[in-house]
Amino acid sequence: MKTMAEITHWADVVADEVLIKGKKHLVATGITPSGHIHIGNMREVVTADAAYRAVADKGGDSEFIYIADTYDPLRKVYPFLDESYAEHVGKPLSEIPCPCGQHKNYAEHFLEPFLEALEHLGIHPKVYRADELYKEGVYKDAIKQALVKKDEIGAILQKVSGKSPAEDWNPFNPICNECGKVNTTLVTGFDVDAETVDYSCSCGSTGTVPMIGGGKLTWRVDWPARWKALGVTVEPFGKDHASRGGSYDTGVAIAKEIFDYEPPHPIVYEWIMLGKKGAMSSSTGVVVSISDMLKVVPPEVLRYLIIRTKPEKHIKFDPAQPLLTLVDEFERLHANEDASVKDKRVLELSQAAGICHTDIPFKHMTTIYQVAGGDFDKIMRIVERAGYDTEKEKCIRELTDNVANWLEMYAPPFVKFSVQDEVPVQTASLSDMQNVFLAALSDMLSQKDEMSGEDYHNLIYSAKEEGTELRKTIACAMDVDPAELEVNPKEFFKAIYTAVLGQQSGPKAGWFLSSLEKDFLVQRFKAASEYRP
RNA sequence: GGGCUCGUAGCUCAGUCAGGCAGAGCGUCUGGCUUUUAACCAGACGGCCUAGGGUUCAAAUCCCUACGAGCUCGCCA
Repeated sequence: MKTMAEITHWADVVADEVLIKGKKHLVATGITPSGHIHIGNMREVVTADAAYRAVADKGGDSEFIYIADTYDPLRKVYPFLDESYAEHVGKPLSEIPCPCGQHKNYAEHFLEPFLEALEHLGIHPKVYRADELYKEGVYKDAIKQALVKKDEIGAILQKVSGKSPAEDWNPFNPICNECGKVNTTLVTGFDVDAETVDYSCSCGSTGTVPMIGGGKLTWRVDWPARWKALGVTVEPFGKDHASRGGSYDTGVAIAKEIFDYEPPHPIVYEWIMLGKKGAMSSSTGVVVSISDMLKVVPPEVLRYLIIRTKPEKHIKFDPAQPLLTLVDEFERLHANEDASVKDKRVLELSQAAGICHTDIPFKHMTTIYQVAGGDFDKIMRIVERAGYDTEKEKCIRELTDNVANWLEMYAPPFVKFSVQDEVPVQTASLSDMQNVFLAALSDMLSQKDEMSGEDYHNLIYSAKEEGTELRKTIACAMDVDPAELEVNPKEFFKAIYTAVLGQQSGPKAGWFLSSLEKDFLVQRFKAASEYRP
């Protein structure tokens, strides 16, 4: 049996396989920005990024590109669109107005937040837009070949996919000069020398368009044409393209037989499944966008989730408690010098240039955030007092945002609390001993300098030890011989939580108290000990 | 119906390509940390590797069949 140390990470397996064929590699991914970019696409880019880096790490000449299919037509008026978009159905996404008016066009509206998310994830591919590629003539030769070899391509589609193309099928879809739609036209002729295509459109018009920027290849032909035009050698894609007779199969045949190009190495990946809880119930049809996911998960943890799992396996993602477990696991691994070779590799691939990393654990931040009531200046002060690195304020802010969103959207009740502005009414139920303890604690704190979490911890427990100041004070107030005093620290903790939070339990006490202002504690404990409803 | 992928501890999953003692993390339980919070440490519990057959000295691993889960198959990401 092999030990863990001998197991190779999947990205390195891909790199090994691919490097046998040659040293120079172009890893490509793509997606149509027709709506909010979905979670599955993130797996695609992270998978591609891992492959790209693995090839580079093994000495290959590696490049990474991302193609936005901005020239695809709008399929329908999606639920999130205004009715007025009905007139744009069928037009290329790059030629449709932006839904919010802030972007250059429809495609950019959805592309921009996605590219921003890529930055957060430390993924930096060279970005292409399909409409620009077509308009620049990158596809020109492929378009000519496809038009000339139309029947051959049709035969391949028939043979590989088992479906025969329609009578009037054509690999090229002209954009109608009149109505601007790309999926309503039929090719009626073409001129290779003039580089033009004639068409008729269902809107009633006929016309001629240039091969450059006048239309696009149909998807099954577009894909292999792109491989050749850009030199793609590695490409991850979802299961939807991987089935027999699917677009990868036809793409392979078309690449070889029509474009004389060796198809890219495929990396087929599975979808990310959502946990069953909360607002993310898939039965309600709620789709999780990448930006939604990045709202709650630190980017490196998200990478970790994807990279540690082989592409062909489902990923189950649950943003409630399991997210905390995932983050913990990542942070633990991060701190573990003795992690296995494979784990170290996973970790290495989970980190990336440009990714923000702070040494503040997610769990701690959930407490800090709540202690500070969400005030960022206060958070920074607490972070500094706790001895964390405060240099990377931007990273801390990102983590703060993640935690804030997580607390609001997914956190289980037991991690939530809030420091009460007034003495909580629950304080009325405290025992005499608890009140005495709080009063004594208040006095002692008022005489001390700033204390560390451990100092607080020790101080509270000192009530149990013979001869300590706290014990004497309590015994005196209770009118008992200090030697006879029986104390249960647990009751003291309850008193503290009740006085500050109005509940019986809370975060690790010593550390928690050190996060709060000492003067506030002095006053609060004093007031709580004297509180009468 | 055709195809692809998956099925291993209560949970999440390694291990399957290349057959060689059944693994990790989390959770649970027990104990410890002169002091139980949700921190830390140690230990324990926990498995017919979905089922059945085959190949083999040897199968979670390879082959066949069944069952279960997911995805995909109207030229459309």
